[in-house]
This record gives sequence, structure tokens and C-alpha cells, in this order.
Amino acid sequence: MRHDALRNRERILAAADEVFGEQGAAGSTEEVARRAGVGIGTVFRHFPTKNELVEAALIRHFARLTDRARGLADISPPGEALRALVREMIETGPAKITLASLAAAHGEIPPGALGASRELRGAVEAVLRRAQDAGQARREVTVDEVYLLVRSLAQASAAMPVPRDTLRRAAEIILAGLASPASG
Amino acid sequence: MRHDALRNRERILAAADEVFGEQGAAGSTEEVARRAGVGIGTVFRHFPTKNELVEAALIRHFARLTDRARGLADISPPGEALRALVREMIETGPAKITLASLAAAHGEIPPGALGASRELRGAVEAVLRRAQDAGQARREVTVDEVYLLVRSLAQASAAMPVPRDTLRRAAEIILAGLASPASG
Amino acid sequence: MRHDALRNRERILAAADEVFGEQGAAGSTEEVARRAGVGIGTVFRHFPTKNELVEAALIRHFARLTDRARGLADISPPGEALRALVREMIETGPAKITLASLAAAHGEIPPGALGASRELRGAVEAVLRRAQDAGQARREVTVDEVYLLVRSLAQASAAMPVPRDTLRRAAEIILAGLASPASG
Amino acid sequence: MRHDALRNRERILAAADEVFGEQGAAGSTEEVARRAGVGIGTVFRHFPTKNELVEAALIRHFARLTDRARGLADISPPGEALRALVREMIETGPAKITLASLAAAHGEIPPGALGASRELRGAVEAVLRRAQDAGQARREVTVDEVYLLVRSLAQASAAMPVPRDTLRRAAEIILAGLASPASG
DNA sequence: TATGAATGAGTGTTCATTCAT
DNA sequence: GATGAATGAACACTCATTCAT
Repeated sequence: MRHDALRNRERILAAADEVFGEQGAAGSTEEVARRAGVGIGTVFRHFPTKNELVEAALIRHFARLTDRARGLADISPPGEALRALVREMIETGPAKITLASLAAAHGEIPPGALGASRELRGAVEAVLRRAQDAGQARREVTVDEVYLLVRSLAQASAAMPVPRDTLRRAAEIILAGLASPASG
Repeated sequence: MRHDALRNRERILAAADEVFGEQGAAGSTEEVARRAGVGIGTVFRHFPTKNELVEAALIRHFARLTDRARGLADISPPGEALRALVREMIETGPAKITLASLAAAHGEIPPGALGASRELRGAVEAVLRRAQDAGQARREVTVDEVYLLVRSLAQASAAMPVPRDTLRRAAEIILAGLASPASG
Repeated sequence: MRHDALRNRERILAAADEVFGEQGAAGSTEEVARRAGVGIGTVFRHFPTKNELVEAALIRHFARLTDRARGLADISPPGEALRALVREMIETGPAKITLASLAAAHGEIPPGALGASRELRGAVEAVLRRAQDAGQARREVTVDEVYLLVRSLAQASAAMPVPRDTLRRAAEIILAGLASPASG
Repeated sequence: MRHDALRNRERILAAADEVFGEQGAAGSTEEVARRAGVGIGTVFRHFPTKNELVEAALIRHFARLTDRARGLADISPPGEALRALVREMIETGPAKITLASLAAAHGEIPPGALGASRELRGAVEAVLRRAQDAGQARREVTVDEVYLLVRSLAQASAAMPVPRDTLRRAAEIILAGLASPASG
């Protein structure tokens, strides 16, 4: 039965991704159970509180992105890696489930998710450094603002339908801004 | 009583701005009533549903920003106006109350707010055009992505505390990106 | 509307007395609402948590008994007062709602109820003292055990139907025990 | 496997005694399983409903006390036996698990437990009779009230911590009351 | 046979909305 | 008009009970 339990856990997380992605943290646990095709009790057996469920879904999300970022770190030239990472983070909507909605709802980011978020940040930083060392990004730029820009766009486009094209152009503006000096 | 009624309406909207700004659409109508210093019944007399209340608060928000954008249109040089507008929209957190939270919560953007949003878009567009005409912004850029970038940052920084400095650097990246051609 | 609200509050407390009396703290808040003839929301408006509801019902109970004890304090002869008080406390089932069930359920006696309980104890003590001074009760006896005996009987007879006669005989044994020295 | 099954049955009953003793009938079946070191399924295999589990624990409890009462019946002098029995029943908290909590919860005393309770009553009666025959207890006294008093104290002291000393003094009052005529 | 994962009815609590005052 | 008490649907969470392994 361990096998079925794992299958259920994964189904629940997938459903949570969907539900919280569509409705933010306001999505109901029952809806998650329904979409996962399990009873409400099963959801709570796997994740004793709603917060833990949201947190788990978030962590899964960040972990996937972190993997991707690390994978990209090997690509050369470095500028290309940064470019690919920024685009991907924005376009795969890293936060259908958003830290924002969580923070807004409870004032606190759950520690587990924070850790996963920090790891992601670290991976992004590595990619940015390489680009800077290769002269493809200005030295004054820090991960903080890159991360903020990317996360913001991802969140926004998750919360509201944004034409793919507009999103791509926005990404271009950010990339251009990373490379060239501010005009003012 | 018309006078008192108007006074109440304004107080309620101000309270709604505060409450939904802090807690998103999850903020409760009763909290709004409390901060406005009126009874819950009064809130519902002015705005028959919670949605209408949120919508009204949004419209007020957009209207103010639109005014500001139009005011800036007269500043010269045009590049300076764009610069100021972008910064202001980001930093005054134009959407402590966010379209996003609304959209997330109900799947639909209320028509009234949409109209106000479009007007704001128009005002931003005018400023952008002037900057382009003056050679201070690339011609391929459209309002859509500028608006998206700015709104995203504003929303994100409203939902989660972001150091003022990080926010400013992010704004600089956007401005630099508007002015210079994409590197890739 | 203040008037109706008070009426409701009283109805709710009376219903709580009934429900918790019959089923202990396991009785449901919805059942209380049903018997009070109000909506569940109304119960929670008056008593924000179930604990507060139970506590309020308890306090009301203790307060009534305290009043009665004080009233009896004036009766002479003093032995008669003690006799009447003991009988009454046992027979009116001072704790259809029992501190016991609360304590059992949550490990803690709510502070408000504790205060009311202490006041009752004080009133009983006064009656006992007068009986001792009049030579109608042994001097070694303290309120603690009188109160314990009386409370125990009241609780037990509330939790399970006890023939009136058996209860009265039990009261007699206690009274006899208060007056005469232990045989061993 | 008969041996293991019996071993499990006993472990479960012991755990039930602990859990229901601490938390009343509100104690959860899963907690019982945990303390017994078996799976929840095993508990339900032995006792198909929670009620049957509680009942079985109660019966075991009563049976032990009955044995004790019968053992005491041989002690002389008879007054000493009554004295010892009363003290023991009160102090060993014969009903950490109480009929009361059951009755309170379901309105009905389970038939099996009733039988065991009656047997205990019979054993107590025998001890009381011998004391009466020896002139150590008043003739009007019946088992009913002795049993009620003793059970009440036991329950009360199980439900709430009572200083050992207070409990002993209360027992003395009862014993004195059994021996001497009521004052009123 | 023992296990523990799954189930879903039930409970406490919140909140948008209505309505008597 | 304004008030705030009343309402009940909706949600997070618990637990006795069932059943696949």
C-alpha cells in the first residue's frame, strides 16, 4: 500500500498545483481532493494542515526550477544561459502558486518554502555571475532585482492571462536592461 | 443627508483601499466597515456586494494613477516623464489592491475596473509615445509590456515586503531595457 | 435590537445548560443553536468559541448557587442552613454542566469559571463556619472535603439518573458524617 | 496465533484504560492503538466499535474491584473491611473510566458493563451487611447510597486532580456518616 | 491475521448578505 | 439612512470505521 499512498501523494500535489494556481491560496482543500480523486481525509492524512499542503506544492515548484537553473549553468555561452533561464522562469509561470498569495494571506512565508526559494535564488545567482564574468551583464546588477523582476512577471502572468507575445517582449526588455547601462 | 452619504462612501473606499491593500481580496467586509467607522449595513447599502466594493476601490485607484500620468505628460524632456511615471507606478504600489487578486478570486475582471484600467493604459501610452518620438525609447516597445512590467512589480512589492533599494534597481533595469536594444 | 439580543443570549445559555447537561462538553454547538431556536452564527456571535459558551454556562450556574448559599447564610439555626445548602447543592445538580467534563476535555479549567467556583466555595465556607461555631459540625472538617463531596454527588447524579431517594439518603450520610466524629 | 491474539487483546485493553482514564470517552481509538503498539485495524478486529472497546475496559475495571471486595469480605473485624473497601474504591479511582462519561456520551449504559457493575454492587453489599450485623454501620443504610457516594468521589477525583489529603478526609466523613445516626 | 491508508460524516468557526429596529 | 444582530453556506479539520494489501 505504500505504493498507492505515494501515487496519491503525487496526485494530490498535482491537484494542489492546479487549484492554488487558478485560485491562489483561497482555493479550497476540498476542491483539491475532488480533482485528485481522493477523499478529503486522504488529503489531510498526507498534509495535516492546508498550509503544509500549499507549502509542499510550493517546494515542489521551486525544486523543479532549481534543477532547471542548475542544468542551464553548463550551457555556453553564459549570456545564453541567463537568457534561457530568465525566459523559462517567466514563461513556465514558476508561481502559479505564488509566495505572494501566501505571504498576503498569512503574513509569513513558511520556512520550508523559504529554504527552497533561497536555493533557487542561489542557482539563479550562479547563472548571473557567469554572465557578468563574460561581460554579458552589468556588474552592478544583483540577483535580488533579477529575481524580483522574474518572480513578479511570473506571478502576474499566472494570476491573469497574458498574451504569450506580450510576455516575451517583457522578458526582452528585462534582458536588454541587464546588458546595457541605465540611460539616466 | 446627501452630504453625509458621500462622506461615508469616501470613508468606506479609503478603508477598502487599506484593508484589501494589506490582505488582498481575502480582507473582510467587516474589517472595512470597522476601519471606516461605519456599520456593516452601511457598507452594503453603498456597495451591494463585496465585489462591487472591490471594484469601486480599484477604479478609484486607477483613476488617480491616470490623473498622475496625464499630469506627467506635460513634463519635458519626454524621457524624464517616462522615467518618473515608471518609478511612480512601481513605487506607489498602484495596486495594493490588485486586479490579480480579483481575477484570481473570481476568474473575471469586473467591467467597470476594466474600463478604468484601459484609461490608465491609454495615459501611459501617451507618455511612452512621446518618449519614443524623442528617441528616448525603442520603437518596437509597446505599452502592453511596459504596463505589464510595471503592474507586476507593483503587485509583487505590495504582496510582499521588498527593500526600497531592490525595487529601485529593478525599475532601473526596466528603464535601461526600454532605452537600449535587446542584446540577443 | 439590544433587547432581542439579550433575549437570544439568555435562550442560548439555557439551551447550552440543557445540551451540555445531557451530553457533557461533547454536546455540539449546533445542537445548542437548534434548541435555542437561533442560527449557528448567532451562537458564535454571542460566544466566539465553544469554550467561551461552556464557560459562560458554567459561570451562570455557579453564580446562581452562590446566591443561594448567601441567601441561606441568614437562616437560623446554623445547622439548618448547612443542611439545606448541602441538600440543595446536591439535588439541584449544580453541575449538569460539570467542571469535570471540561477539565477532562481540555485539561484546564477556564479562568472565568474558576473564579465563579471559588466564590461559591467561599459562600459554602461561610455557612460551614457558622455551623461549626454553633457546634453542629466538627471543627476538623474543612470546606475542601465538603465541597468535594457535594460536587461529586451533584456531578454523578447529573451524569446518570439517580433515584431521588438514593440521593437524599446519600446526603443524609454526608450530613451525619459532618456532625459526628469518625468511628475509626 | 491464539496466543498472540490474546496478548494483543490485553495490551489494547490496558491502553484503553490509560487513554479513556486520562481523557474520558473523548479519547481517540487511534491513540489507544498507538499506546498498545498495534495498528488501528487490530483494535477494530478485536472490538468492532469504539463502544464495545470502552465497555470491555469498563468490565475489566469492575471485575478487578469485585475481586478486591470479595477478598476483603474475609477480613475481621467487619467494620475494618468496610473501611478498607470504601477507602480503596475511592482512592484507586475505580473509574478513571467512568460509567458516567459513557452514559453522558450515549445515554445508555451498555448491558455488559451493567452486569459487571451489578456484581460489584453485590460484593459491596456483602461487606456492608457484615458491618451492619456487627453494629458498625446503621441498619437504614443501603448499598445504593454507599455505592453512589463512593463512585461519585472516585469519578470526581479521576476527572480532576484532588489532593490526596482532601480525598482521605472526604472518605472519613462518609465512614463517620455510615456509623452514626443523622443529626436531623 | 495484522496493518495502516482511505473514507466521509460531523464539528467548530468565518463571513457575505439580509433585515428588524 | 444607518445600524448591528441574525443567518447559513462554506471551509478546515477530526475520527470512527472499512478495506486493500
